[in-house]
Amino acid sequence: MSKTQFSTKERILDAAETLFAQFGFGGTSLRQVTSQADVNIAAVNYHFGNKENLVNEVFRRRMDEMSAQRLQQLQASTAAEPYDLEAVLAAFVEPALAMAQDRHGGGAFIRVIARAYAEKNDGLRRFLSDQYGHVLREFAKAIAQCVPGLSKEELYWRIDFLAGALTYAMADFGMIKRPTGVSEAEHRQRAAQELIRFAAAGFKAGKVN
Amino acid sequence: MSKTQFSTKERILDAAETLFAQFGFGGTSLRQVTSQADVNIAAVNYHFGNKENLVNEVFRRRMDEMSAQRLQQLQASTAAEPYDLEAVLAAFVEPALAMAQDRHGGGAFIRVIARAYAEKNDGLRRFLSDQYGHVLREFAKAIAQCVPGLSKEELYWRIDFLAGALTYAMADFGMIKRPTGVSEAEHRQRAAQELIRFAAAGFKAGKVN
DNA sequence: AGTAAACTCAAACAAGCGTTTGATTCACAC
DNA sequence: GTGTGAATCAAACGCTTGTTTGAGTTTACT
Repeated sequence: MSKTQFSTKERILDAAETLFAQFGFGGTSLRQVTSQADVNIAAVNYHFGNKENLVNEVFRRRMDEMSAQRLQQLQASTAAEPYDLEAVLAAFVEPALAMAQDRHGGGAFIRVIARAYAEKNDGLRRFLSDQYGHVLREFAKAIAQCVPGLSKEELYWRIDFLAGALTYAMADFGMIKRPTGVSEAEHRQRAAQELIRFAAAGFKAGKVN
Repeated sequence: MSKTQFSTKERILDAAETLFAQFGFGGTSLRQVTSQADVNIAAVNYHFGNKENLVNEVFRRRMDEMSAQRLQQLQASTAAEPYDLEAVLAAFVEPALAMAQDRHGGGAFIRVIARAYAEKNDGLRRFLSDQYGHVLREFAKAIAQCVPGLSKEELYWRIDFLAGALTYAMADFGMIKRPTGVSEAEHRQRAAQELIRFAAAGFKAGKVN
């Protein structure tokens, strides 16, 4: 059975990811996690030390990959065609999209991110900022090159708007309901396209007086 | 003291709103609430029945007011100057901003909304959709008039992006840290201005091919 | 085979949770 | 004053939480 295919550690991470996405970090008990993972409850503290550490590891496992993909796609796009804002935005949005689609795991992860923002888990926010802040800074630089004349504050505000809209859309929080007959993959693909267009226009908007 | 100025019920609602914003619904215990409200713990069940009911009441109290303000500002702006997209967006954004600023209460509430979306509290989401969905539909109509030629799907996606960015920005989730020397009011005011500009440009973006 | 380390397990720990109880205080009509 | 219902209170209810324990099992290496 699956119990033999994956290690205890992996099974805990998978179960935790799914449950965190569904019920949040505080709302998910370790007993739920270990029960779904078919694992003894003490295994969590053996493998991860404590719950907070488990949360961080759930993040690290996917976030490292997503950040790497974002940076790689960013480099590729700026190398091929510099000053192409939509390509830069695509490098930010599409890896999140791909992760959201990935049936072999990360499907739930994008919703876990949304939760991380909502739960004012300061430890987690510091962890994210420390570990992945440089990715955002890289994108800020790239966007600044595409849209010169934008003040630093404006730039950062707009990146926040982009991140907010992305999280919201990918986590399926909004009023839009996927129409029947449209697969979830197509739905999200459409969201990414629309968001890139929307945000590109937003970034190019003239300065506030 | 304040204990004599406001009723037990009001003190509970105020404390709950603040704490829910800070720690989430599940993350806030009734003992935290009653302690901050300087009230006996049994008062919650006496006045609200149970915790879930308290959550709903926290919402209803502010949301009714914010929705009314949005619709009123929308009507006023379309009457004065039809087809002005930025005015329509302002009618959507500014009441949320005003609520976020209101030191006499709602300051925390906007963060509570963000949490409601993140916590997959289905009961709460249904409540929000049932009670306040018509507000969004009203805005969808108004925006559609300002930006003709936008398909219904595009329109709805972009409204989702706007809502996501607004929630995110107002809840202070992003990378932007308020600079020292800038008051929270100025900070949020700036956010609203920036968002309206950003979103207005986004809504006007050409169709995706 | 034997040993040491890595791992799993049932059981228990103190602490905190939402909720309830039953007595007590308060405000106000008669 | 006296009685009545609303409001408040300290205390306890049963339950779940994250974490720990110590004994047991499995695994890997000489």
